[in-house]
Amino acid sequence: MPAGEDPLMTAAGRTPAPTLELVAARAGVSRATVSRVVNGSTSVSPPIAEAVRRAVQELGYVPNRAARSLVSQQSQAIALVAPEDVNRFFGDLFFAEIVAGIDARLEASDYVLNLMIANHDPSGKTMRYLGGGAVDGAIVVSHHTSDRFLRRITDSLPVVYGGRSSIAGADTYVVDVDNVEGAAVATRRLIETGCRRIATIAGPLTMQSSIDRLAGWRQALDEAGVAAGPVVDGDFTLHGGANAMREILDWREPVDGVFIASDLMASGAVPVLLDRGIRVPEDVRIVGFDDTSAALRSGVELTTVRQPSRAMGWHMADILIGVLSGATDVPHELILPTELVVRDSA
Amino acid sequence: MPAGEDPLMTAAGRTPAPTLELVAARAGVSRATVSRVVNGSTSVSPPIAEAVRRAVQELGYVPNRAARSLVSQQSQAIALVAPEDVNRFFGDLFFAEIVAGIDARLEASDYVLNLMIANHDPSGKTMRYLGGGAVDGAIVVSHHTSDRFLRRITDSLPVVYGGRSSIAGADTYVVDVDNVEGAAVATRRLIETGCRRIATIAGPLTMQSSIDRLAGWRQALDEAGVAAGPVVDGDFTLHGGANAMREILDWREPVDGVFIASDLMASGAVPVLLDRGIRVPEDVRIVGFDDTSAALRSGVELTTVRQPSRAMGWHMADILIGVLSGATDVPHELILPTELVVRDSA
DNA sequence: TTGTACGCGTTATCAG
DNA sequence: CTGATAACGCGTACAA
Repeated sequence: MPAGEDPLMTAAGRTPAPTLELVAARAGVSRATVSRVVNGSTSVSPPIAEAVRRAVQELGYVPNRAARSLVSQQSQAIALVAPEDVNRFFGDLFFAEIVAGIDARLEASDYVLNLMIANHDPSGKTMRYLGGGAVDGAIVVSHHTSDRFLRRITDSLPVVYGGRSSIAGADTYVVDVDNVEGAAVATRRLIETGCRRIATIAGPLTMQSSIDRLAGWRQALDEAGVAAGPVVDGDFTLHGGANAMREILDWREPVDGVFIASDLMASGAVPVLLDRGIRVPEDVRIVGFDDTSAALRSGVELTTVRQPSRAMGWHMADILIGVLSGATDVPHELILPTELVVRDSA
Repeated sequence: MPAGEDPLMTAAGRTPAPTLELVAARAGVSRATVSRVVNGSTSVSPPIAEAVRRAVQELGYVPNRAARSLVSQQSQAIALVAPEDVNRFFGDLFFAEIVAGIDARLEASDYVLNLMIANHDPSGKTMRYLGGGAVDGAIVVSHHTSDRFLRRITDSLPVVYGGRSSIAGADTYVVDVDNVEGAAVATRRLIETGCRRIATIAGPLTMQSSIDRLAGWRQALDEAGVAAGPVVDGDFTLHGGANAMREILDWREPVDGVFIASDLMASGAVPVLLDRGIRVPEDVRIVGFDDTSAALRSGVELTTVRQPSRAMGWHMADILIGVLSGATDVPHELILPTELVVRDSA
């Protein structure tokens, strides 16, 4: 029989995947033995093991995931759930770093990552996927206070949140930075460099991180006895940042400093300034947040609060894997440090 | 018994997922009947169906995916495979559009999307995932000629490629644009607007789209009898584009036009020009490719070749779903039109 | 219309 | 060290 032709070809022209049974037959052993070899059990005589391995190789056998998962009650997959619009998610490099970090941790494990960019009210389909045993756990990032469905996934799976959440549970974990302090540090920088009319472009206030950064800004202002300038929601998007900056410039009184709660928004806001002939940092000082590469692309290199996004992703995955492997001493909250990165904008 | 407390709680504090059996018991019917109701079979008497639905509701029953997939031989999931570095993938908004398009098509289906950002030589883990029945089909984007592993996934799954591939098969499909023609149109625009020393910043020549765009550039030049300027690889990245532009500027003779094979590279290249006091389009004209929002963020609004990325994603998913549902009249190649979008850079 | 019984491909517990 | 055999949870002929 010529290679590539198989009498058992399906209508679709694809040969059915070989099963344990088939490998066993070819190697002249039982299914159990094949299973042992495949799973690296030591109690198999070398010659037999070798024969099995050859059969596996020849047939291109790959264990059926559904069958394995049915009996083991594990899928060896975890989901990254982002209740965001696709373009939102991809538009902010912060998420790329998070994913890269998760990926890095997963590489050394047997888990595979399923990225689920869900809308805020995911269809039953998504929920059934998450609740139907397709994944062993989930990492949730960028969640909003209005995301009710998270309650349900938290009830059925171990979940690690990126950013504090109002949703708690026995198997709920959080990796975050101190957003209040980070924002305060940013704002103090503005104050120390001489700013006295300080505005802020905030993220959507349906997100805890936005709320915290706003609080930090206010706190630093209060500490220094500096009056709070305008607060505008920039929606954590490029355009939102640009619009917010226009709004601030149209304020009744000019500002001389702006704390912008994400570099992406800042990279939308800075060009607005430059276009109007306003110099950064001479006329208006800017401090961003995140330290993604967007900080370097706005026309002025941004002074910003560095968030260890990649490490955050790594830890989220690490914690989840720990929990899934039954570790009991996993901390429920991990707060990573931020750091002020001084560049040209403030 | 108080709600929320269940004697069957696992050590992890999580109640085991209810099974068909359990629902059946509660509704006082057989498993088969519950299955019928869950799967929307019509042959169930209304009162019984109602009782079952209530039991499902009360127990929060969700079908076990592994079991269902084991018997049906389908996972209702498809994979989007991108053999790219995570930051590469997220850095280019082109992919965001593709994903958005796929997502849009999937929304109206029962399929769920698994995003797999694989390295070029994915671990056995990834291959086992793809080959182990975890997904019913795959969409592959951004593949390089060196990606040997694709051969294997093409052998075991229906695959739709985004961009022409050297890998063919009975169940292999392609959605693409005419890159040669698109690039030629771009280059003709440069020629028509008076450029005579025309360079190009290409993508990695391990990708078919890069090769095609380069060919189109050359073709347009030949047609017009214009000598070809320097060709520099910009690697389809922002920094690559910037470096490539520097290299071009250091060429022995100055250029007056550059066709840049992606907007992302162009948005890295344009600032290099502006920084050196070179005006766009007065001194050097630029035409990009893709028409992602990067075209609007480079300092000059880019004239570019629009690629219907979102529609491409949509069609890739549509074709795959068609194949999976047994359709036999699915075209193996779908070429979507490009369009020159004239803005300020040329 | 409803229930019974079998099989999907694995892993794991037993005997041998 | 190896081979039967019993689950795992579900869909579905087939029988009632």
